[in-house]
Amino acid sequence: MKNKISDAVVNRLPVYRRYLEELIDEGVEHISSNELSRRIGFTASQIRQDLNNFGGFGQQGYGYNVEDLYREINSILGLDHEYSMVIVGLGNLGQAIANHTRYYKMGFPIIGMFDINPKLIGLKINDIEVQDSENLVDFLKTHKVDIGIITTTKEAAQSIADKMVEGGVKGIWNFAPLDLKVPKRIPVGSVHVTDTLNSLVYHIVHPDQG
Amino acid sequence: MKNKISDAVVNRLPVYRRYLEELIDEGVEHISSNELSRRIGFTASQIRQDLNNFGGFGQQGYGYNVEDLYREINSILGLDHEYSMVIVGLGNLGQAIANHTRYYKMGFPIIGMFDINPKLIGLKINDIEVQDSENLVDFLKTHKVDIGIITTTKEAAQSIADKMVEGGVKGIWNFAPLDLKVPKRIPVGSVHVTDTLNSLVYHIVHPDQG
DNA sequence: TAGATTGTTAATCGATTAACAATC
DNA sequence: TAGATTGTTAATCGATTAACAATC
Repeated sequence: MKNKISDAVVNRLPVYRRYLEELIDEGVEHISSNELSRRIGFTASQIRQDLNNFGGFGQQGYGYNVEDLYREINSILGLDHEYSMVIVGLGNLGQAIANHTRYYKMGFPIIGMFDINPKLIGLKINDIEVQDSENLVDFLKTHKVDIGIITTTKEAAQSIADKMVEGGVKGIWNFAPLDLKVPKRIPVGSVHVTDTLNSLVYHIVHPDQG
Repeated sequence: MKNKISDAVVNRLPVYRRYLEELIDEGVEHISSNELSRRIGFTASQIRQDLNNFGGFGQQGYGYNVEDLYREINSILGLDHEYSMVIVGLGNLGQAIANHTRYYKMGFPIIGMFDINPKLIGLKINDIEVQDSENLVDFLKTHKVDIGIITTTKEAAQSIADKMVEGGVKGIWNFAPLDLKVPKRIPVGSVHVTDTLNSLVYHIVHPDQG
């Protein structure tokens, strides 16, 4: 692999993954960068560049074998492992994620759930009982947890992130509307839902802007 | 305003907005691009460039007036208007969004809710009754709807998007894990939740990559 | 006024696209 | 083999950063 892969490339990998999954469903065996370009909307050149960051997965005159490439991309993305998760904040959004059984099937089991709301503590979601957030650090120290999910309020989020880091999570998946401050070694993936609504509205208000 | 604002800039506007909101809460009256840079993590140069796409909001020797700039950015983002929305798909995620009363307060009322699941049809969420998705086009033709929210399955999403376009929505806020095909005049803001988890895992698996 | 800080031009950096020799 | 298509280098484009004159 090249020394440093840019975020632009990394963020396209899940997109390739989605389209390849679709191609598998359609029973397509192999595909050229040109045909993939037509579907996915990136240039064929970019597709070849992106993939070649990780190795020569194609074959001249033939293109890319769909299943092989799908497997490669899964492996590059680290999706051939399992990642245990905990979720803190079981309001509407937290419960939606906690109920989303697809994550379990994808190899992302949620093994701990935490909230400060006494009405939620004790509630069982997907067989896991919601605990008091006070127990978070203890739980992290006695269980191997790879990813911490934050679906708390903006106000609570930073302190939960601190606890997750202290507890040794390897990454944080953040849904609270702020930018968390964590040590550089801990990657954070943030889903700024409201930001995307704001950008969408910008494009509605400024239609000339394309 | 400059002729064409790049998406990179547009996507930073909601970030400026969030930080300015924070500054207002803290009672900060004015701020230099340098100090804002320290907080937000963009370079001071980039901040000045970004803002100057839309006008000279600062004052030499003083910086930017926080409240004025906040108001300007809201106006640029089009957040000084109201946008009516409908939501299609009231599973876990759809219900989480529909229950999120903050959107109502922000000027984004959800005025129609639709699903195909008979168990959900008739359910009331925030005083709105979930209707059969069959009624979607009719509803759109008899109500002014600015934004369509799609929280259906991947399989249903494209056909719902088509109906929304036919019904005259001005933009689509998509949470289904696919790239919708719509006429170029209709902006789509997609929240690819699972893609962000995949990218996060990439960074966990490749820690040298920064 | 002197100091601070913007607005804006120029320089740099990085990402995307084009081109084509290599090769299946 | 001939045709197709990759892998990869070079060219272009656009975004970010640096620099500094303008100005409050």
